[in-house]
Amino acid sequence: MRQKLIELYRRLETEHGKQNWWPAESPYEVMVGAILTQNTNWRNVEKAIANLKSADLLYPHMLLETENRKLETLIRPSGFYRQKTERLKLATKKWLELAGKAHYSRMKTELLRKHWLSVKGIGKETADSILLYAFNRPIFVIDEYTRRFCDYYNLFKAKEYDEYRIFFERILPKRVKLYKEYHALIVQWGKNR
DNA sequence: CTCCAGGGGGCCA
DNA sequence: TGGCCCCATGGA
Repeated sequence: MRQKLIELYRRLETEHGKQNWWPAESPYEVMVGAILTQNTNWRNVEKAIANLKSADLLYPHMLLETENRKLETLIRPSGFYRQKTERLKLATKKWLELAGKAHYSRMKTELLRKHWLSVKGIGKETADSILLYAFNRPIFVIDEYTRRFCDYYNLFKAKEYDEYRIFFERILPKRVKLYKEYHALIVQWGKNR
């Protein structure tokens, strides 16, 4: 199975090339993007992020000090703008809480994951995206494309999110760059199908 | 016009 | 747990 997964990876890489996810200038921008992209086309997220950058608000403290109505206007293109304004602020508070902890960068990945999952508005997929792409933790991100991918190539069948995640993490070498590219390639595969 | 995108929470049986 | 609804914009 390991060879099969690696073979599929190489095939996707040959077909689609390097994806270089996540397109962001900072880890915090990754976190913001992870929330804004919930059930939303990435093109719309880019518009929202560009608006936040233009307003010089893509920093934890700056964002927290901004009125909700102003944030809502800026992120409007990404949809669900009222919910997402609330979620951005809650996630940013968690961001600062973690940053304030001594040696938080050495915190075990499972503990870090629990921290993010405790934030209202952050589910498993969003938490794992943040862990992998902002914190560089070896967590394999699962989404609907990944489930279809597993089904299409008869790799694995399950119901729970974590069953899929653990399937990939147990079989693939624990390499962050591999996890990042593989997830991005699966998404690309899903879009082009 | 309909459908869906790099989801998640709340409610109800 | 499983199903359904809501959130909202913009592109195809």
